[in-house]
Amino acid sequence: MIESDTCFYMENKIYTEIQNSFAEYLTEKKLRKTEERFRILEEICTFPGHFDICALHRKLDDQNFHVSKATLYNTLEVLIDGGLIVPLQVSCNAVQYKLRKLAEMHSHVICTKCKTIREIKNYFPKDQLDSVKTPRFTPEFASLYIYGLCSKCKNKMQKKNVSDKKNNKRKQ
Amino acid sequence: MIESDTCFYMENKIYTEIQNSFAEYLTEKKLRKTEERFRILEEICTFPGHFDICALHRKLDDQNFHVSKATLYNTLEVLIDGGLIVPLQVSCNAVQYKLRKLAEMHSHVICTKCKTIREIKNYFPKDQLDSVKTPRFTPEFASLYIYGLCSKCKNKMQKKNVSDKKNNKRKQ
DNA sequence: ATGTATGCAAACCATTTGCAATGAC
DNA sequence: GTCATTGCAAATGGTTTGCATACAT
Repeated sequence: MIESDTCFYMENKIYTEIQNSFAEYLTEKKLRKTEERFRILEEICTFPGHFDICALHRKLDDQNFHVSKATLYNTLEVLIDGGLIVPLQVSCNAVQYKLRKLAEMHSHVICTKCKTIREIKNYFPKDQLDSVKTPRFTPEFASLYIYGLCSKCKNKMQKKNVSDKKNNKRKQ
Repeated sequence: MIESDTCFYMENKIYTEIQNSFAEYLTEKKLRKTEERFRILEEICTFPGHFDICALHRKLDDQNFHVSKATLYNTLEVLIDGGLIVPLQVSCNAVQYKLRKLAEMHSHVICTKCKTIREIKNYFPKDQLDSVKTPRFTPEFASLYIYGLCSKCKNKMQKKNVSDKKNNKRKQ
């Protein structure tokens, strides 16, 4: 259901930065630095866009690193609190997550018909955020969601309409 | 979990417009015009912001109009396909929906901690949409999601940090 | 008359919870 | 040694599905 034009993979430097910031957060909050937490974050960094728990679980399994779903949910919660990833519920069955660094870089293009999400460069960067008035609220980042029809669905719909009209004429 | 500053209620004229557009859609797609479908849409129009299935169900029950959850899910699907409502991108337990007319008018301010959604005037109106390049995609409307911390959560967090530091000093 | 829409109950599946075992500090 | 973290299995709850009945066309 998900595709990504912007084949952006984390550079090593950025990845180390993310890892460090997670370690800092864990120290600050007096949480334990377990192997699971870091392996999970590492795996997350290899996703070019968003992912759901199942995909992440599979990917870790493929690397022969087995964690329980419960641990995954726990860890994602910690990563969200630490500001390293963001949840974004698109109306598929499972919640989608995404590295916050990536989320800050992207806008989202969503086909209302087939629910495919595509990521494009962010059309609402941080400096624009300063001009937004949000009383009693401290904004951290913004993301733009653009709804519409992908070319496939649009084509299907047009064909359907044409054949509908033909059928109508035949019936008359 | 939900609050709304902009106490916007649908004017009658707009409401009739919405109803008509739904009727048109049903005709076009050869779907049946049932009482349930129109009562559900009517009730949806009274929400000043977003809602979830449960709230909608309760509201209809209060009006002594009883529909099954299955019918609600079916109807919402039809309303989405017809472009009358949109599902929102928030990760709460239940999917949030919203009249598309309202979604077009609003930006969304979401606290990443307590998941409260607040609605503010749209900072990404339609004319800006023209400047966005979305290849193989026909955009219809856009909505801006601003993530951050609400004042309550921020206060809580600061208090926690302060007490953490105090504890650290005591221990030393 | 026909076949779509509804209601109900069961099924499904993502997420949460409780608890014993493990391991970071 | 202590207590947070993990893993497992059971519970929860939102959503979907299957099927008999109702009703829009």
